[in-house]
Amino acid sequence: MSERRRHSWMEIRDSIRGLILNATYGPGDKLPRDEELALRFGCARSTVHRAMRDLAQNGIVERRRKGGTTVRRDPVTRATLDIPITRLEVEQRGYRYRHRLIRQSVQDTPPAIMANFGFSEPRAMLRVEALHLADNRPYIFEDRWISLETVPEITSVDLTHENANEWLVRNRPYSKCDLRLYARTATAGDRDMLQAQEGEALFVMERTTWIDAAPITSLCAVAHPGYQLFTQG
Amino acid sequence: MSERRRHSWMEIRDSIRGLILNATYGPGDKLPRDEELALRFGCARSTVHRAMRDLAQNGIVERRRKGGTTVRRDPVTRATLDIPITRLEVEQRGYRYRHRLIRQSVQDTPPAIMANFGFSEPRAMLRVEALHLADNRPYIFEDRWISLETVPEITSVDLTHENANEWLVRNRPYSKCDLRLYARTATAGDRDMLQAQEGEALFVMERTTWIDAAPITSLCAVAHPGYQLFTQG
DNA sequence: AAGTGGTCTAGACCACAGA
DNA sequence: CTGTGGTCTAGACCACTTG
Repeated sequence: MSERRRHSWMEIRDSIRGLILNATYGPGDKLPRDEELALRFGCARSTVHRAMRDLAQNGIVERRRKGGTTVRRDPVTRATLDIPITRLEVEQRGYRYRHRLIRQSVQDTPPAIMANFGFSEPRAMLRVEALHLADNRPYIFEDRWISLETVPEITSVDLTHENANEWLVRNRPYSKCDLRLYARTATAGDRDMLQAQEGEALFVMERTTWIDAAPITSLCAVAHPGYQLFTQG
Repeated sequence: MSERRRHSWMEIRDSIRGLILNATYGPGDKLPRDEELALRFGCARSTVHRAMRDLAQNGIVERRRKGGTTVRRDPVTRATLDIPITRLEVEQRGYRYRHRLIRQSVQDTPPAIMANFGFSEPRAMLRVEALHLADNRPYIFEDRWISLETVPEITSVDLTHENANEWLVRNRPYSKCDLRLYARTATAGDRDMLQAQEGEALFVMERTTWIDAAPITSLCAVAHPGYQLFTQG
């Protein structure tokens, strides 16, 4: 007897989540130590740990050394967005991709970009304005700033052929990425660039990346009217 | 001698990423087996596994049993969005939160909602239209459909006091969440509901959740003009 | 059928943050 | 200082998937 079932970390996770859902442990409550739970569930501590890591990652609990594990007071809906390289996004929709370099120059960062990076002083960066096209129709316009200190090689890349988006993604990993999404009304400039009617609603994605503490790039990408951003199941 | 350093999974991860970045392994290439890498790095296989799991989670590599580990051909920018309970979002910005139930009724799902859930036939669901306010000014308007089969208790909740958003997040976990974000031009209806000027750009979030295969809720949330969605650290 | 990643265990030590 | 989560190891077995 004493048939010892083997517990999977997902079962353990669901059990713990069950305890939270049936209000055994409410928001802000402290859960038992991993070791204690391992004893109760009859599994190894590392299995409880695996389960807890998942719960923490999904915003259900918070863990701190010495502080233990607590049920989050403020539940969140957590979603992972995959933002592909624009060329692939266009091609996957069955369109022919093209890319046009609009402008490229070294300039001092304006306040908005300084704020994105957390600079207190302007710095010289490479500014690249480019348009992505799908079947020759504007798809996304991007206004990008690239750090010359972190990415010096960028000056020797021909950005008329290889676009900055792709070059950076393929050649520069990032360890931190800030994202900001909002809607903006189309201006006269958008009308020309994106073939948007003035006053139309445009979807804007601002993205800033670092490798460790070193700034890589900050960009503002404005999509064509009707653009949608999805999560992929 | 033969001082055996102890390798952390992050070091291993960075080493493997380094191999990918310096083009030792290019897009689509197959990496050595975990066991082989463990030997090379002089660590346990589980440490390599931990590193690989991180790389896979960040979209750098893809892993398949028997198929091994390959470098992703199409790198992505992966970002995690935390969408908090609206009340907390409002309160964190220092405003007073209020909530107004606009309408509540049982209706058959329209085609758009059927598509979100993947239904082929309409079903009767609870439709709840509600407005979230910050300092008495419209913040987010939500039009929500709730499954009566998966969440029968919802009919006995007084949604004038407790809002559906919060009740569901607190009482119904979800295992799958689809998200769609886009921009929309304000209509005459929005002008009244959100105090938006007609033609202004509005940010829209559509969210559909399931617990396992069972539908929970699908909603369309339209934010007040100027709303932004961020990633957090 | 066999190869490869995924998981589980038991135990040890580490590192961070409260008291 | 001490308690708690985080990591690492070595080894075993499982489960998926491809040939």
